[in-house]
Amino acid sequence: MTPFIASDARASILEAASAVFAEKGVDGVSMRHIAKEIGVSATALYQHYDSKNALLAAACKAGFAEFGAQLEATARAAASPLDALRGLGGVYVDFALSHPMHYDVMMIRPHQWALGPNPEQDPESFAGLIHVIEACQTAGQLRPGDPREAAHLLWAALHGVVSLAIAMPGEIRGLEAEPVRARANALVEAVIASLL
Amino acid sequence: MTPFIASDARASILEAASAVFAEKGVDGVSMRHIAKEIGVSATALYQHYDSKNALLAAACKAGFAEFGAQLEATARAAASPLDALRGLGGVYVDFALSHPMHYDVMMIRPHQWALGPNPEQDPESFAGLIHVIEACQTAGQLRPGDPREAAHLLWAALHGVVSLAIAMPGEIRGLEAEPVRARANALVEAVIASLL
DNA sequence: TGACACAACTTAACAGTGTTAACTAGGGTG
DNA sequence: CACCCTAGTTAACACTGTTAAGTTGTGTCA
Repeated sequence: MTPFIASDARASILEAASAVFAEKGVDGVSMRHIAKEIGVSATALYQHYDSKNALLAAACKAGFAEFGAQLEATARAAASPLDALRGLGGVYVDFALSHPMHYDVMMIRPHQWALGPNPEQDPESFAGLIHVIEACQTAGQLRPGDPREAAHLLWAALHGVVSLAIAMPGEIRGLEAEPVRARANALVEAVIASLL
Repeated sequence: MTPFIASDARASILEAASAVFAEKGVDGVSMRHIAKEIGVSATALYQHYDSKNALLAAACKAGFAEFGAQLEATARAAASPLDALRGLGGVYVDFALSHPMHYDVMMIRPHQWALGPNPEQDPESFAGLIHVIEACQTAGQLRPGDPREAAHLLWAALHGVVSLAIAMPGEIRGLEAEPVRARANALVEAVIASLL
């Protein structure tokens, strides 16, 4: 039987899945829905992905790849390590606001689908962040100390701002880019100041 | 027919629901499961709660009530407004770590169940935080400025630390109270310093 | 006391979910 | 040609939230 799914089956399934859940949210993704989008029966997807979890894990992985590339490019383009650090914050916020659903799966509730601690999902992004911090320290732009701890503080600050913006209801919420970015900046500067 | 559910039906259902999902996580809560816990058919629950969402919303509300009470008590007992602010941070972390599942429903993904922006879930906790910040400002312990913005920064910082601890898989995660509290402290102090 | 209403609860059912099992069509290779 | 493998199919299972209709006990009022 000629395959209905295009040459690279896994990729086109993943694409359809991403499209569906970027539109309807993570909870709106059902195997049958994705399958219908491609024009195929639901069980066909299991030929290419072991489970819905595996499919979402793949979406995470792809998201992290794009995210990591953006981070790396920004870090590389920065004039100084400290500027790189600030740049990473900006990229973080931009990515989260422009891919809120991916951010949801990747960062807000990954445990719902991960089969347990998954090193592939401990993004190299984190390692990259640590590198930049170490560079700041050796350049004397940040005081010496455990870079992992500093990275955690920065990540937590950014994650807090962004995930409140994405996940919270009511007046507290706000998905408009500008104020979120401003808050993230303020927090990052506060953390940097505490690490000078 | 004599009611199987105790005198205060709503309360005992809520209690059973909280017990189930404190143990199995939010995603492990099913109406049938809760009902079996009480010894009743699943549809009986609908006599007392319109939907599963309504039930979880009630759990949120109860959680916020307890949370708010703890916050208020701590604020009241503090020697100075700034100490109160630090105390709130401690209570926030303690609550989240000792009720991670409630924190999940209340803070990490409330939108999954909220019927839309729900003023009842914009906790007075937030208003309380703003009050404390205003007190700091009028006492000269914090520089003047929009207290809402300051509150948002503090909240985001705490939420970031705590939700990473609760939700993230892998080595980054850590639910042991001590390092989480240390990180939260560090972040709170950094934010306070930026608002001095 | 009898009739009625109401509350609490029941079972049966619907539409939807992820997932498995068994089956079918078609192409590539021995 | 026989074979197997790949990609797809339908049917089914066990679950989910939720609705509809029926049952049963209790309290109230004439």
